[in-house]
Amino acid sequence: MLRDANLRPTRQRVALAELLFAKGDRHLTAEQLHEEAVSNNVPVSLATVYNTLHQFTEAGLLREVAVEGSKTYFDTNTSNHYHFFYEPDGVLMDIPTDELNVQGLPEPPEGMVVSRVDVLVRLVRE
Amino acid sequence: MLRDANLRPTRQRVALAELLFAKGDRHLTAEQLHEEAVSNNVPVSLATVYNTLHQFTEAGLLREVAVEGSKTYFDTNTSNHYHFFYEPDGVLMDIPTDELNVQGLPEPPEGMVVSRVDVLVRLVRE
DNA sequence: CTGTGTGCAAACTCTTTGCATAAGT
DNA sequence: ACTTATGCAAAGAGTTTGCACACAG
Repeated sequence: MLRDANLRPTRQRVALAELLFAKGDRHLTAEQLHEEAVSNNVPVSLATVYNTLHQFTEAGLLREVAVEGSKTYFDTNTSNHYHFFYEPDGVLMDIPTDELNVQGLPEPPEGMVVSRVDVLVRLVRE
Repeated sequence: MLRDANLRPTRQRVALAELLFAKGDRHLTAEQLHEEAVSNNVPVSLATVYNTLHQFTEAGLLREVAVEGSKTYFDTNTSNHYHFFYEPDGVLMDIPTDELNVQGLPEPPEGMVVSRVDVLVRLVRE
């Protein structure tokens, strides 16, 4: 997988890839992944986690999700889909695409094309 | 307007409110509003711009829009509507609601309710 | 061996805070 | 007068960068 993406399979990258992709779809911040790595006895620096997440994103293995200022979430599901965001806990969840649909997308302004449509459904406690 | 929101109409707040609401719908970051104020001979500190933007948001005069890490945009249009985001210039634009519609919103997980649905249409140069 | 990746600490950006001063009512 | 807002500078969070050392091929 890493080789296909032209990324040398170093200890850290292999370990992080395992944490990210072994357990199904995940939505993590750099900080969260770093803590998880450390507590799994994978000594890796936060800087390397950031580097790795960005390299994976460029290689198309991850997708960035903008939720709110500061924290950046990385999503292991790169297919076309949308998200629930539960604000009290800062938890992101996938919404299966086939349930949700955006219709009536207007023409973008002259000279521009749509690169992606993000839908974020914000949730609060009942 | 400020009095209605229980905000003392100080020089700075009045000046910022004028910059924000006098020219139709706007999408600004704190930094942008600060620069605009300074170049309009309204001496105001960046900290006060942040304070004021948050006070206005709490009072329901503004709405925050999450676009990507770090920068927070404030929207003077608080009605239900969605956005175009032109990534190269970092410019936000409104999409009139009646053109765009989200359908098939799934039930939120147990114990949670939808607080808002954000749609962001990302644009790139053709 | 050679080049690329890693770790650390320091730098950076955006945002918030604490406290003395200034301004509104 | 009394209270609340402002300005400044310093602190904070999250992220990035530069450079010496380590490791993969």
